[in-house]
Amino acid sequence: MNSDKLNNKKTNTEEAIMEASEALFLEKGYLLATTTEIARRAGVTHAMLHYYYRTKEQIFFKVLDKNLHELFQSVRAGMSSEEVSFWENLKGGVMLLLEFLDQHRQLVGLLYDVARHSPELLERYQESTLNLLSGLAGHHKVLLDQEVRSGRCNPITFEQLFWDIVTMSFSTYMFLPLMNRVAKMDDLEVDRMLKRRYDEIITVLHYRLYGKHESSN
Amino acid sequence: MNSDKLNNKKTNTEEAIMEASEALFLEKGYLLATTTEIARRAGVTHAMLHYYYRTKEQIFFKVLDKNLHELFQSVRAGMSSEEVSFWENLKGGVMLLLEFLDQHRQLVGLLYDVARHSPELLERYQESTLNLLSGLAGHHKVLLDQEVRSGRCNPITFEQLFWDIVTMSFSTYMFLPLMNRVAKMDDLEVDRMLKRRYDEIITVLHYRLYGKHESSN
DNA sequence: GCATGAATTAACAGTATTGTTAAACAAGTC
DNA sequence: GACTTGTTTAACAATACTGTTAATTCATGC
Repeated sequence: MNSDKLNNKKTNTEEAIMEASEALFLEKGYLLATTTEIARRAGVTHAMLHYYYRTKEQIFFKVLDKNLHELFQSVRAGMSSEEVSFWENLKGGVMLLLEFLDQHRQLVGLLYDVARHSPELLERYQESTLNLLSGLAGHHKVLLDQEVRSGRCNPITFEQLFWDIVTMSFSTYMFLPLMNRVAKMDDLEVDRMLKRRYDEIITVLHYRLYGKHESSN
Repeated sequence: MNSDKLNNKKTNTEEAIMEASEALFLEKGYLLATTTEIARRAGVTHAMLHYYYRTKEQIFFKVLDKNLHELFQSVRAGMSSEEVSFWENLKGGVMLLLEFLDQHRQLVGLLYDVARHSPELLERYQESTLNLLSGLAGHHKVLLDQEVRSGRCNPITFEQLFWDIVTMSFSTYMFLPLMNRVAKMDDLEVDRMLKRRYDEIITVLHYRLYGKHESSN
């Protein structure tokens, strides 16, 4: 059995590498993040990175596995089967998504980078992603169609509602770096901006579906 | 005066480099596009690239200058002062933007890459961008506020309407590579999808402002 | 033809990248 | 104290990238 000291030493280096990797991948994407800089930030020689994780790709998968697992959990949690109205159900899901994105502000940017520049790295998630999406569709599509056919909400397809949500939610967080760097907003201003977008996204969706503000029931 | 042959030769190489550069920058962004590959695609040695354009940065500026100039033109054209309703005015601007993006499907991705990974390259456009945006705000903000105060449309700030438009429009084209590669849609399916998104974005905006479908005047 | 000047090539410098490896080190076990 | 095991370092290989430069080609004007 390993001694505490040995164990701690190993754990420290290994975890330092993992934390630096996650931070750098989230910042720079896959291709632009270098093992050299990861090692520099973790305070170890770059050979250690290969000793513990073999290749850059392996460590990237560890980072992405963790983050995507959390995202998937969050999306699944949004498919509650509580006995509430369609809107309450949908709103709950969107709010969970927005709260997840708020806690993982750099993740969408990373996913975009990878999908754009190294799509082969996402193949290992394709099956589970398709499963999740078809689960999502199965859960909400029927309910939406009922809501539309019964005349309780305006006509819209599941596909378009899905993209309304995705484009508004995801791209808000993709544009975050621009808020900081280009528009030179400080963190507090960014937070306030995000809160306003959060409310507006919900508001837009309710107007789209029901033609009026949520509060004016 | 240069002979035709000399002129042609020069023009051919120079233009071949420029075309290959634009294509590769649009595909890979600034940092991941290499002068080596630009030269390879243009069918010339990579020294020629430096001979005609000195540095990678210089050629990138040439590409971006051209594209941003076109974008700015398009946005300015969207600020028509025709004597039409606020909605017709706004809708015209959004349609022009969407049509521009449709003709420059990779530009948003490039801008995102640069803003994220090489923001210093955008400094030279900061002043003109701010001018454009303040012109845009000056043009529409007052009209929107009138529309809201008069009760002709639902309450909304210019800022939120702006972001509703930007996030839905831009990110639709940012997600295009995913449609092709991840969702494995062919070009025809992508075109049909874009058309549906085009209509839906206009529809969403009209619901957001007026609480009903555009056609149900 | 030949001199001129632009266009082109091939080779090089300098730097950075990922990954490997042999040797050194540390610490506990027998 | 010698042995074993896991950890760390420094040096190296192989490749790629940006940019420069000296030498060469080439069309053209004289």
